[in-house]
Amino acid sequence: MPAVTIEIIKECPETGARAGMLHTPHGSFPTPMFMPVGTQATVKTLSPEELEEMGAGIILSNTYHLFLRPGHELVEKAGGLHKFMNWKRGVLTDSGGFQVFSLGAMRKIKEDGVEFRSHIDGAKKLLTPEIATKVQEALGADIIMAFDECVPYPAEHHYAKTSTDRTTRWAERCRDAHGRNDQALFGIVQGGMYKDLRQKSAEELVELDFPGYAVGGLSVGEPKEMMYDILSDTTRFLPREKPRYLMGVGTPDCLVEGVALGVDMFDCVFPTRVARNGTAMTHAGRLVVRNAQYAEDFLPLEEGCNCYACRNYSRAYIRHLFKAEEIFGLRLLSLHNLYFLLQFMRDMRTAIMAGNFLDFRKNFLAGYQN
RNA sequence: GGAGGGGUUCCCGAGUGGCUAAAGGGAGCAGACUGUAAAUCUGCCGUCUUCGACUUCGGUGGUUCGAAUCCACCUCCCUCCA
Repeated sequence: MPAVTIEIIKECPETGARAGMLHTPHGSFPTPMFMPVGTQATVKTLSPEELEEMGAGIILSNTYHLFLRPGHELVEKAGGLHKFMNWKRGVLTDSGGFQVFSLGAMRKIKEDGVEFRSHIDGAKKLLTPEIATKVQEALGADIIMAFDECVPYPAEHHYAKTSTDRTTRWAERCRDAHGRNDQALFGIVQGGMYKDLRQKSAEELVELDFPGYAVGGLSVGEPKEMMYDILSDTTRFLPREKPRYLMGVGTPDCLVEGVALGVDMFDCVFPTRVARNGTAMTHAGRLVVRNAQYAEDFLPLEEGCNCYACRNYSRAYIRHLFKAEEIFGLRLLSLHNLYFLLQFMRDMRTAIMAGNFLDFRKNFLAGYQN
């Protein structure tokens, strides 16, 4: 029995949406689930208590960042990530694969692994599938990710194929290096925007028999329709009884489509980043609360929202905090945006359970801008 | 009363004859943000509908082909001496 399993409770008859329970060594949580991102062992501006209270069942952290600082040995010495950061629910660590993509010129990809230039001090660092796996074992997350390369967009078929084949070989090396049986190692499907590569990647990873599968390399600048198209041509090759995780998504419209295409887990920096930059997420779309039009608007960020920020503070006040560069503003918007997404996932789950997900999706998209 | 210094576009502040609608900062306004090198980044920021035109550097007048920049007077502010 793997350390992490999913129990599918109800499936949407019209779409691929599914409602379930995901079980980890640090508790179970309902799916579909949105995972707040806490790259450096903290979800920026928020406390673990606040995250737990808003219903986050699992959060994401990052191998690359913690490897550089404070170092995985230290986290291990502290008793693992959960203890180190005082978070009692699930943790998933990304492998550093995304940094292969996002650090651009500061890295060199070879068959063995990736040489990085530390973004902190410029020091040369090496991450291989084996190192990434061992670091993640030391960090001690419930779910750890295979070390991959996130194929950029656009990419030539040849590049995408070479990269994806290597990612698959790396996945096998991660699997072989992984020894802890109280954590689950997920494989990551790549393939760029090429369906043949997506299918090949998925099938080869399924062959390697991971306890869960992620879809990576999406939401990297391609049009949304393309993302949905590729996603649907990826999830259909993944086993029904295992958890599916769409990496780096996202915005409410993408989440609803992701769920419709059978995804159980998502993560994204969007809600927290955008919050720190003055934007609230609502059912109607983005609300840039720092804009002048809200100077004298004493309504909550979104009427009917039950989050701490909306229960107690107005748009005018939060705008004031942003203009005055008071950190409480960052917190209130982060709180709201994560609450909003978590609640949004709960609403989707309720709809799936009730058998009216299709209507839910239609109604939501009708009222949502951009 | 005497001596000196100074008034620049919302604010601070460069600028001492043409390359200046005027550096730089701040404020203001808007946009971006999808496995976080992000409390970040980008753009706008005298007026008009654009190429472009027009108005602006305390006020008035003058010198000059040309003035925020030079001269005269006026006005206001600051410092020091009585």
